[in-house]
Amino acid sequence: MTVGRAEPAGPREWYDGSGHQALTVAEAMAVQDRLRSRADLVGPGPCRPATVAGLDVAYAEGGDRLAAAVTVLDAETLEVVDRGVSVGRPAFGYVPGLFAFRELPALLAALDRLTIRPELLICDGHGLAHPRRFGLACHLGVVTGLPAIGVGKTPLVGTWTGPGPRRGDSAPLVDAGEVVGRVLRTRDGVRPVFVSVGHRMGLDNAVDRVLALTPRYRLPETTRTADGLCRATLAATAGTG
DNA sequence: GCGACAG
DNA sequence: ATCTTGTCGC
Repeated sequence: MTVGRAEPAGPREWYDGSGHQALTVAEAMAVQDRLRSRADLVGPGPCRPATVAGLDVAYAEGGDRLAAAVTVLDAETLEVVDRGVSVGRPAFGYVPGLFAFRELPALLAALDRLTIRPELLICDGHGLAHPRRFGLACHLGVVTGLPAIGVGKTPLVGTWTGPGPRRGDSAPLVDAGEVVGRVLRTRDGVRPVFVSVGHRMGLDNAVDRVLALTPRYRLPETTRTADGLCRATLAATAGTG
């Protein structure tokens, strides 16, 4: 049963990312409100991590099957030094603001496949820049205990002005009067990305880490390699599961 | 009340 | 997220 904008009050047979317990939308929101206090939004976090992990999920056409991937890169050379994947089903309907409940189980399974423990997680989605200040990056960080950064391709909450047109230019992302992230230009003349803190990280450091991961493309190398891996995994497992 | 809404 | 048709550029 798929639930999206067209069916916001949807069925109750969803389940949570930590166990296998059915959760309603209201209950999932309550989980976020409860876990929020456990996120470290100050850091400052590692300024010179040895390894950085990217996480991403790809969906089959019907949206009934997914593949999650984690790639671990040498932070210096940006070479992939470890990988982990998992295939399965979305654990929750698509509800903006409740993303973690959809992708977290598969991402955690992929993380379990790693042979090394990365020093930083780069998540495909927001962290603090979330309606209840607890996006996927915060959830992943709190659950794993690892420093985490959220890098979104489009905004979920907040407003901003600018940023300038050059790589490195940025502007505060403000929601309800508070700075929840930064709109960052990672390439000259290319639309910006939305950086926010997930866990055990400060915003300034998060921006620096993202710039270090975007020497050539708009999106971090971590995200790009994880995207390639989950897509390849989805294709390789087509007709399975 | 209505629209908007990470992936 | 995924699909879709074409276009521009290295």
